[in-house]
Amino acid sequence: MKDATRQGDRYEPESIERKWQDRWESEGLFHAKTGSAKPKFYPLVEFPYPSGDGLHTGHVRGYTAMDVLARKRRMQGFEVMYPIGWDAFGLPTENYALKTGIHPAVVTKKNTDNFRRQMRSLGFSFDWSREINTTDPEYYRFTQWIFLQLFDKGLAYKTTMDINWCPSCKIGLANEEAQGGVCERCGGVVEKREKEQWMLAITKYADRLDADLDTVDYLEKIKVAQRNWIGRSEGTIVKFEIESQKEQSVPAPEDARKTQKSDALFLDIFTTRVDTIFGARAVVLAPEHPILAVLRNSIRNWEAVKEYCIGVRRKTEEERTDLTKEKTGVRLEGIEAVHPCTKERVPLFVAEYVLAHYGTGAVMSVPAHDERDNAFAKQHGISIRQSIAPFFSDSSGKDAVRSDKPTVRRKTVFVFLKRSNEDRYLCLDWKKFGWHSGIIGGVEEGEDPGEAATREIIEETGYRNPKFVRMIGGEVHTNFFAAHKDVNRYAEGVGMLFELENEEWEKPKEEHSLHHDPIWVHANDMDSFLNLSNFRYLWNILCKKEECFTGDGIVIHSGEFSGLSSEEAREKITAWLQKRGRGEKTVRYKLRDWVFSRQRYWGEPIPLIFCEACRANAKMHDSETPLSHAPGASTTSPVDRPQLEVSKDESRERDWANAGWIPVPEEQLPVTLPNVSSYQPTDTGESPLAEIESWVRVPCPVCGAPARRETDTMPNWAGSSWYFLRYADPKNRECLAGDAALRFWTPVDWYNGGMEHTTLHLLYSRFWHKFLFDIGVVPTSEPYRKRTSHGLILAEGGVKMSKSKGNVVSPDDIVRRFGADTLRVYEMFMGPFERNVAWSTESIAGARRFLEKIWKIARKREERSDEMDMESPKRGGSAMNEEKTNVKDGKENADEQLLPLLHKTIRKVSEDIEAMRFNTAISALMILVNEFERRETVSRNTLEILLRLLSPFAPHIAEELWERLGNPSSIVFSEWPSFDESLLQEERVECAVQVNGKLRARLSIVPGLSEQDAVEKVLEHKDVQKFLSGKERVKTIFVPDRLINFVVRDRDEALSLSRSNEH
RNA sequence: GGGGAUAUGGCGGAAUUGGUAGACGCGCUGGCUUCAGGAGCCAGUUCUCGCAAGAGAGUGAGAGUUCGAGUCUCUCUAUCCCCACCA
Repeated sequence: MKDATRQGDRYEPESIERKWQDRWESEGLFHAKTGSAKPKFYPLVEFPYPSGDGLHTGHVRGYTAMDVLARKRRMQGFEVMYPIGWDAFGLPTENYALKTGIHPAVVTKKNTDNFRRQMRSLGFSFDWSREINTTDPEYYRFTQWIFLQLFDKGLAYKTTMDINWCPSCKIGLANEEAQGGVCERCGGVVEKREKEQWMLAITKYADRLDADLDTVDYLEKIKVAQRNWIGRSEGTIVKFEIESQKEQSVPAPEDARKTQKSDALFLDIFTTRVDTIFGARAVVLAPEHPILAVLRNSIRNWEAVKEYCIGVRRKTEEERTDLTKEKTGVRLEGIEAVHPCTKERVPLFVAEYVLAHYGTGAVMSVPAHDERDNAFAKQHGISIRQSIAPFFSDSSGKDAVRSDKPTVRRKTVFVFLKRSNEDRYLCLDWKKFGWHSGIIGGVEEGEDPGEAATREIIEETGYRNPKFVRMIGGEVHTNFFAAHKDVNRYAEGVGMLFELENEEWEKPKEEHSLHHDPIWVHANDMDSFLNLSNFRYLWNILCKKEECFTGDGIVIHSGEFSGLSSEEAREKITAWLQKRGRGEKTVRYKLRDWVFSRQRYWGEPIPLIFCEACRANAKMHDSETPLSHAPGASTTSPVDRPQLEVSKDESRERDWANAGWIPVPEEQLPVTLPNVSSYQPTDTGESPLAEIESWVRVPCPVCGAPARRETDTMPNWAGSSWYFLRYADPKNRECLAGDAALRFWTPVDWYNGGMEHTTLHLLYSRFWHKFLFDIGVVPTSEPYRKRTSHGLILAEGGVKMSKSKGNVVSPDDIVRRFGADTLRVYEMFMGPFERNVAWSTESIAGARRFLEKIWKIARKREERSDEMDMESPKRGGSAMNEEKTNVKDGKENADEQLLPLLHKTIRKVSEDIEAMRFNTAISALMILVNEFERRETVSRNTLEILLRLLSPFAPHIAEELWERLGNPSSIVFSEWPSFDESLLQEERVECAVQVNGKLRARLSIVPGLSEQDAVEKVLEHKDVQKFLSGKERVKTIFVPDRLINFVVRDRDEALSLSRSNEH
């Protein structure tokens, strides 16, 4: 012990860590071999943006986690490629260049050097021979190449559009980057600005991006986020005929949409709830809807409508989406819409709450079943008609509908009876059935619901003078098995509120009060008292005064469709409409096309040239682009790849829009960034590249006429959409990666990154990958087999780390003070991997102490090694052989009592790493180490097992001690320990003893003890006896090796119970 | 408003999926060692009552199911994240 503190024997991470980092690198231990005979494992972390701030603790968390997996897989015999690179294009570097005039490439070099140094100091097992950089022309030539493929297939197109324009960044933003009308980069308010932009048609892939989520292993919440972003919804397009109020129908101008009736004008609306169509009381258009212009002559109040629309368009996005304000709108006078089912005339409105860009920009307004429509209807005097009844049916339990019994339909009233002077309601406690309800009654022949309710109240409860107050919501349906009548009851009910005029009361006849007791329940207790879902629903309506049921239910008041479920009705009504040419099933997505242009310098130039002459001849060469073969395509056969669906109309339209845009010939790629003197964006909003005439002016590759380069560059997302492919073959100059390398390494087996990238980056890279699959460049249709995400590391106190708050923790500092292994262990131990955790420098000490303990245990053993070596029977064998010694042999010299714990630890650590429960894996190692510490000695074999389990987390110290034990080869390729099921069993286990579920004693028993023996043993126990005396044992619950529970009751109680049972 | 989480000691967090709540770590308390210091060693540490043995309470709140609930069901509340008039 004293020796352990001797100079030179102390745990000094600094020197150990540097030693092993150098050795791993000089031996090239982590270089992955393409085509290896071993099974491959490709773990991936998001490559960082090399900012000037250096690596932060969040990077360390993700990189360590995947490093743990990579290292474990190597020990398990996999060929592992754990690559890293730099996503180095981006605004911060450009802004820095703007300020200082230093070329972004120079800044990038400086930053990546720093990042690389930091990563090395943490001992990540990256394959540095595969390092990539998105700003390297040898890399981005292929980014450009992929863009040209997209262009060639009609998936890149230029369009004039309102873009989100950030006046301070002077940059166009994708919708995704301008959420909430605020610039994602600088936080400034985003303006609308018309601009020509390159777009990528990601929406063409929306269906596959959604559907293929079923084929990958992503965390459920990531799938949900992706699905929400894509926003698929199945719905129906319904055609409403527009009619002038005077004439039969509005004569349609030539360009208006037409269907069967050649002279009628139809308006398409989109709905996901066609089952509510009989409740449609109006049709509402977005202010931008093009049909308004068509109808202007028929609209009597056109001036007012026009004014409204202009007013709306002037508003900012924020003002329009402010939910709290009232729902404005204007009625279109002089015209009406014809309900396609009922042929009723319903009013038309224009209102800003209808969004132009979603669905068809027009909706049917169903005030009874949609909250926005409901609010709108109330403000504009639209009537409300219920067409869906909430439906309640028990599917399990004793009230569940029974298919072997007949069903009786009945009109029913559900009544709440309020006391006049008190906030209490009369409820029924149905003793035998366990129901807690209000008053239920059937409506007899010839009765109206009010009469029925009054009669029921008097008969069932005895109160003589109930007074009707109001109805509660609309019709409510309930289906249940009524045991007391032995039939299924289908109740078509209405909710009603009554109040007592006075307390006059007469005892009801026994036949009426037999099944239930009346109770006055206070309003505050109603929620917990009522246990029938239909009454709970009605009570909620009564309290919150909701009028609008937006869920699925049973269709009512809907002609031939009445009685169907919402789901059935959606199908049947759509079919009905379709048959009559008045509607069709359709799928809509929220996802919109990707704005791909940036007016900046520090990005990949878009490799296109605009030729005026060629534009003039556009039709001559629209199908002959210079790209005839795909350099990345090689031998991959295009079998099974879905054809891109670009309709003829669309492609012609797009060709025209793209006319004159000539791709840079492939052999001229990459189009490199020229040197500029100023990185300032131009005032016209064009990229700084536009100022360099010598770069911009080029001859047209097709006709040789003077032409100009595209000066827009690509967004950040471009280079990161395919980088994982490049790792497979990073030096390839012919194509983005060779076919053999891609076939060996892809798809990525496990991709971990931040939650913030689970929508945009993940979606964009899946899109590109699917496209590359379609054109035969990559062998799989999904890039990542598995995706996980880690939580953020917050600053101490749980707030975000930020430079401005001065609470940023630098990994460099921590490594210097505690060592890389300590930082790695701490970050893995600090909390559940997927959750946000607050940093705590104070707590790091625990991780360091843990490693110190291991160090001391190993040093102590080393001092005694002579003795130990004597014990060892085979000294002659080489260390290599000894390393292979399996665990059972270790039993000879290992402390036998340690084996169950040792093997439990092996199992737990192995399983926890796979499930990313790194915190509990480390806790298991701590428990094992604490146990080692308590012992005089630990055998070499046992210690080696610990070191191997530890090595993924703390590779340097594990490697050092491993070497000191005499192992000549690295622990990196030692075998991952396996556990022996038979050794898991402890000699004695503790069994809990409970009396009526309360813990009364703990008993050490032999595992596998029978119930009888256990009970016998327990009954001898004094602590237990005193809780059993004077009681009768009713029941004994026995869970082998875990617990024994005596259920007892007082003798007296038992007596009285048995007496009462006699009656 | 919609979707997704989360809620356990002074703190970070465990809990074999319905079976001994608080593992492991931090912090704290007492002691030891040391010239000294501590990131060393030993012991203790959910709360209340009690000198103690012990007893009672206890996983955001309230109800329920169960022999038994942190875990299952219902109703709330709070916090966080994402989306947001998506028909």
